[in-house]
Amino acid sequence: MNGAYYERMKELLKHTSDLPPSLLISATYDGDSKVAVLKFYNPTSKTIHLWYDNTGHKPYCYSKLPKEALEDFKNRADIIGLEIEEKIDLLNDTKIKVTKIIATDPLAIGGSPSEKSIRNVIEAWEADIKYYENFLYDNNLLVGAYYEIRDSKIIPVEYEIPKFVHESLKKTLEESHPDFKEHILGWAKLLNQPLPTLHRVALDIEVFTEENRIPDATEAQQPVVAASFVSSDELHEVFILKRDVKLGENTLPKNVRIIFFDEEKEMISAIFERIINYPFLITFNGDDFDLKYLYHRALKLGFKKEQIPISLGKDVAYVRHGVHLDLYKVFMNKSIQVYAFSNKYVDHTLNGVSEALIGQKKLEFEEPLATLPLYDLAKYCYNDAQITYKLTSFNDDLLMKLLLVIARIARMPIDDAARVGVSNWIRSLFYFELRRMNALIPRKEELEERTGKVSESITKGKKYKGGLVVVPKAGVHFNVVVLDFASLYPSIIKVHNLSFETVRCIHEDCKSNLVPDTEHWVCKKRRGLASLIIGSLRDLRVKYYKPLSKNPLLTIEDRTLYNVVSQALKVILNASYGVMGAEIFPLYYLPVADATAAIGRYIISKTIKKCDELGIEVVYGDTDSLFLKNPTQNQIEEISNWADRELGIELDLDKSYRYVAFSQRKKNYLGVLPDGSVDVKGLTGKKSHIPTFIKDAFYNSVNTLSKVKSPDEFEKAREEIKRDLRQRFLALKNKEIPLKDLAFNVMTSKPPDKYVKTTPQHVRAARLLMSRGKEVKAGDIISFVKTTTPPGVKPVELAKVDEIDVSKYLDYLRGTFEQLLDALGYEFDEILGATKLEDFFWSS
DNA sequence: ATCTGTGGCCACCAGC
DNA sequence: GCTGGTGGCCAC
Repeated sequence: MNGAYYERMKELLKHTSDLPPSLLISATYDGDSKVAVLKFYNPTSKTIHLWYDNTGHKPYCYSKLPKEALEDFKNRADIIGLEIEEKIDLLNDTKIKVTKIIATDPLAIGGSPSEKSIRNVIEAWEADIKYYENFLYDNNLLVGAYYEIRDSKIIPVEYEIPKFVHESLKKTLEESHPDFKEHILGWAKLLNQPLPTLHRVALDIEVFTEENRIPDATEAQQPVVAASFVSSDELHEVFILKRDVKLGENTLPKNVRIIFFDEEKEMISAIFERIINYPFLITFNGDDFDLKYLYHRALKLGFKKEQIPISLGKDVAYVRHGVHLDLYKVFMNKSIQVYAFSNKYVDHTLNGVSEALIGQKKLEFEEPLATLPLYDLAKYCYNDAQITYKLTSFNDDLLMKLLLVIARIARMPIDDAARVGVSNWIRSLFYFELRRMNALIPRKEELEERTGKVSESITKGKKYKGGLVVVPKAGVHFNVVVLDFASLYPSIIKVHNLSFETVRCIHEDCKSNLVPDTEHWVCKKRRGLASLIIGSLRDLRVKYYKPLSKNPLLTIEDRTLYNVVSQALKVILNASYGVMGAEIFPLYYLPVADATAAIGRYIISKTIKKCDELGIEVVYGDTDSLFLKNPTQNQIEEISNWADRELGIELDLDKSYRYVAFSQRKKNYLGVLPDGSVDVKGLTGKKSHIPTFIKDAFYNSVNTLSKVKSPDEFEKAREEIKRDLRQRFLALKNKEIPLKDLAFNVMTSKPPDKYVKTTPQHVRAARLLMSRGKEVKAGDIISFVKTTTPPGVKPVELAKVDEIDVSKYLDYLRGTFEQLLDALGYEFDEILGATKLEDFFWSS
């Protein structure tokens, strides 16, 4: 067994060189042997080629280093040389000489006492950049090319791009400002590369536990009792350790192979052998549990480190021969959750995510895992691996493709991209460009020094003023057209040249170029880097990828690629403004965020004014959108052309509503589209923490309202709503509603003991659960009902039907419906046909 | 344990 | 009972 393993590893470790970056999939640094490993994926052979960068030294770059610190460095054994290099200093608009330190240890700066005085650490491989450059500029436009590795040689594979796709890119380039052309072209060449299918296996293990407690992965005291594999080449396998429990009955599908093991050690060897057969390993929480456990358990059983294909980092588990992707971290990522999966899941557990995305749940058994019959355990374990795999494969491998594209845009290894948040993607992208242009990376203090006064926020506790929200004109409006500015903030950053080095720049004569409503000015002499990057990505998304993703002339595969690229760009563009105002972002610079929002407010106010002049009624608007009442086609065109011409930003038709109902509340409305579908925005009835009982009642009324086509049909709708509400009331009063439909589901944003200022209801319920021995972590969703017995709330599993506080639910229902009915001019109590709610409640 | 931003609504808490 | 503050969820 071990012989085969070593042979395989040796094969995998074969040196390859001169590989193009489109195949570069990951890079890791092995702390033990002090070598960097670049990993290249070959889609043809479905293997990963490892390229050991053991040249022995890495360059690092510091500047403005205090003399003493430099001396300190010189005396260190791992410093083998110093060179002087010229770099661009963007903030001061000059070039400066910096000292480049060449060290034998790539991590030489770690832990050094002078670390704080280091201005600029080039921690990424400069080689990386060269590869990308070659790739970017050696391609021609009409014929795309991607690379494959055959017999350790790189073979370019050419393929034809449809003429209209090429034309579309040409047009995008022509329409764009000259500053952006080179970047747009470069991005298109990178992002049009086909996406390889990632050959992968999903793994899930089960560990023996006395009670259903989560075993400690570092201690690894209990045996691994099961492991399952599901892969992209149809491997369906379960390993089971024979134990003294019932066998049970095999109800697994026929294609699932079950293998029994007598010895745990033997089983773990077999697990490792499976793992190294695949370039990509997929787990759900493998960083924190499965791989960590396997590693420590293997050591405990007497494996040598070299026999374990896993290496552990801080909060990360790597597989030596390939790439490990932990889906838990991917789905935890807020950007992915919101923009890629439009908030379809809220619960971050495997069960929560899979139920929402692929409609498959974890299996439930009455018995604890320890005594579960072996075949049932196999079934349980297999199901988890299957779900994990499906999360990567559903929708034509959407998730894998998305990660690949994000990795390409962020200039990051795919596994890193899968583990970090959007601010790190953008950091990596910015640093890459800075290095490529041989510029210094600005220091945090330098940016802070320059910040100056920013505008005051509306909300207490925020750092600067944000978007403008128009007070809606209350009531029902028929034929409402919604216009919105396409990618408003990225467009502003592009058009107004906003960047950390251009806002409040050092040139005297730029100080007259003021941003409205602020004290900031913008550089007139140079194009800012942020403006350049964000601007070119914006142009590509708006003019090229978004239209292509909908083009019926393209094949499904091509459209999928363009759609994924468009989605990924959306994520990055949306966040690129936000990170400028986020302290954790290394290029954090409030004036950019402040100026962006200020110009946004200026633009929307100007447009509203223009609408007034043109006699168009604006009934509502929020940040980048305007709701116009019954405008003519001509008026729409006129205002849109005006915006394009005067503001330099496209104002597009977003949608039109048959009618929109506004209460007097901002960010709260209901709009019915021509096809009868309904947009509900901000109303309490749609919020995720509301009990099903209230949500059902609410959506039923919404549905009724969606059938209304003209003003005189509202009367009928009203009667219907009235009838339905009365029925639901009776059911509530008679305690016919199941407890779980009455449960509020609220998330704890921090551990329960961290709530000190107040004790919210869900925390109160959580503490009741904890006193019963249940563990509650940050991010858990607490289900509780409102009761008449103190303290007024109870976790749903501890409550009884007759404890329910009916009047509290009534209040909530009233609150929810008031928002809806306000807009229509109904009274909630009037709907019930009683002068007062309580009258109705007690009399029927 | 994790991290793009502000504006806004709602229910509830805690102190007066 | 009133009121400012807190926390959660949503719009953009």
